[in-house]
Amino acid sequence: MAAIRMARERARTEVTAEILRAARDQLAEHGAAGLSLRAVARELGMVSSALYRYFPSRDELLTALILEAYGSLADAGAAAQARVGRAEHRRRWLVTCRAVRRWALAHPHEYALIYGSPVPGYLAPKETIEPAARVMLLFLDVVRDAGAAQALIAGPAQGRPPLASRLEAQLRSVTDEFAADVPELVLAQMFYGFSQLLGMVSLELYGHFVGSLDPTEPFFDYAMSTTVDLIGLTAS
Amino acid sequence: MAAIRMARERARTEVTAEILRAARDQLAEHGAAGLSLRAVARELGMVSSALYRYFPSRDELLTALILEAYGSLADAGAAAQARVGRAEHRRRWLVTCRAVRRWALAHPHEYALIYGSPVPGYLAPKETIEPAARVMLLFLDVVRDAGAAQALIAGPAQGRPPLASRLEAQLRSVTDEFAADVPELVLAQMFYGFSQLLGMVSLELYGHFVGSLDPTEPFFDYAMSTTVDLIGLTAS
DNA sequence: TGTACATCAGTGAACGCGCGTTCACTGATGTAC
DNA sequence: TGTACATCAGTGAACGCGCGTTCACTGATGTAC
Repeated sequence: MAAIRMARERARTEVTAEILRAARDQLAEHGAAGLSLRAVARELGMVSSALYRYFPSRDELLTALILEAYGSLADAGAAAQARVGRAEHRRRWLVTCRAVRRWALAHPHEYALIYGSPVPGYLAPKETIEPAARVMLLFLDVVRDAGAAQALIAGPAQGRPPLASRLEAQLRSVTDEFAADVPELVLAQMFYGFSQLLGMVSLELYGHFVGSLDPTEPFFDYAMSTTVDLIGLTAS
Repeated sequence: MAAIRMARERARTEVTAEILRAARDQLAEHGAAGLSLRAVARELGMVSSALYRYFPSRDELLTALILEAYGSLADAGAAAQARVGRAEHRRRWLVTCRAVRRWALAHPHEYALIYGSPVPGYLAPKETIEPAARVMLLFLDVVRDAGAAQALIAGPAQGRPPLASRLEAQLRSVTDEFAADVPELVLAQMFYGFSQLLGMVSLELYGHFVGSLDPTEPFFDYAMSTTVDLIGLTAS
């Protein structure tokens, strides 16, 4: 009985996976706003109402795609990091940035789904917070390891005035939860670099560098090394 | 005759302006994807087909809104700059950044229209390039003035390896066109800071700082002063 | 100044389209005795 | 092992909706003589 019941469940998870795959294809081709249950059903040779056996609404399907996108990006970043020695902090940060950029260029609509303007009429549920954090943790990991290994030389930002107390409190509550041993200043720099990365990737992706910093690799490399120097990441 | 003809023309430009105003309202409320000719016509008490006397298609209306948005942002930045002495380079950069952020928070959908993910099915025509450049020129102006006044101290980035030759060539072709006297390195830093700014604003606007850097002002201030130090902008 | 004509803004109906979601149904798969 | 019943995936028609765009039209405004 258990084995047979399993068969039905297996069918269910398989169809669910196929729906997600088709939805991902639709998303990749037409973007989030163009993603429709009917189109997904069509691609699968099903009738649109059949999808409601698997997803209670279009929004739930969108949520699933968002979770997938964060996961896919985080996986890409983690895979890139895995190819670099854990002690090579500087290179580790750089390959993570490059992986994010490469992923974004390869999956522009998925990138737009998670870091672009929100889909109209859709409100991201709380479940998306944790997978979103996974991406940021990639970068946090690097600076935490570097900090633990005393591989954060006093970067140029070190000589600057102390952090505003309000900012320091916010940062401390982040470190308390995720990275107890990272100094607040380093965390602030990490957020700074992360913002810079996403800004650069968005501008490139949406065509704002066409005609000036185009192709964008040289500027991207320059910007990343600037960030890495700012944070003060060194090799060992 | 001329005066009477003017009357008709004046009516035309007035209605055109009203359509744009209504479209802007729609955009502000429902976002670009939710902007529909019919809704605009409805708000004006017109019949939807009447709009075709003024805009040949929805895309043309969208283009007009995009041009307006760039203009509105550039105006906000310019107004902010006007309140600061031309020699106060550092403050001038900072108020420009703050103006961009404030404008974005006040006009999220217009910001999304120009710096967010592209509207599906819409391809920005060439006319949008020049007004987009106006925004970037706000920042270029600051560093150009600062450079001309020898107010760019050797920032921390100065000790770094020289720019890649490909990047330098790209930057030179930008300076050739817009700011002959800005060193390439400074221009690169300007692009870096601009990307950082937009990344930060996008992340804040789309909720990625909720629960960590929230409220975002303290981090914003920190990030901006970091950038300003990086570029090496000083007061005089 | 008055009349015939041209221009043009706005109307209203219609086109064909695609969408999300509901609902009563069929028929196969699984379950209990 | 066989039979009566329950579950559940998938169907197909229908709902009400809003969209962009076209088109023949009316009637007011402007123009030429």
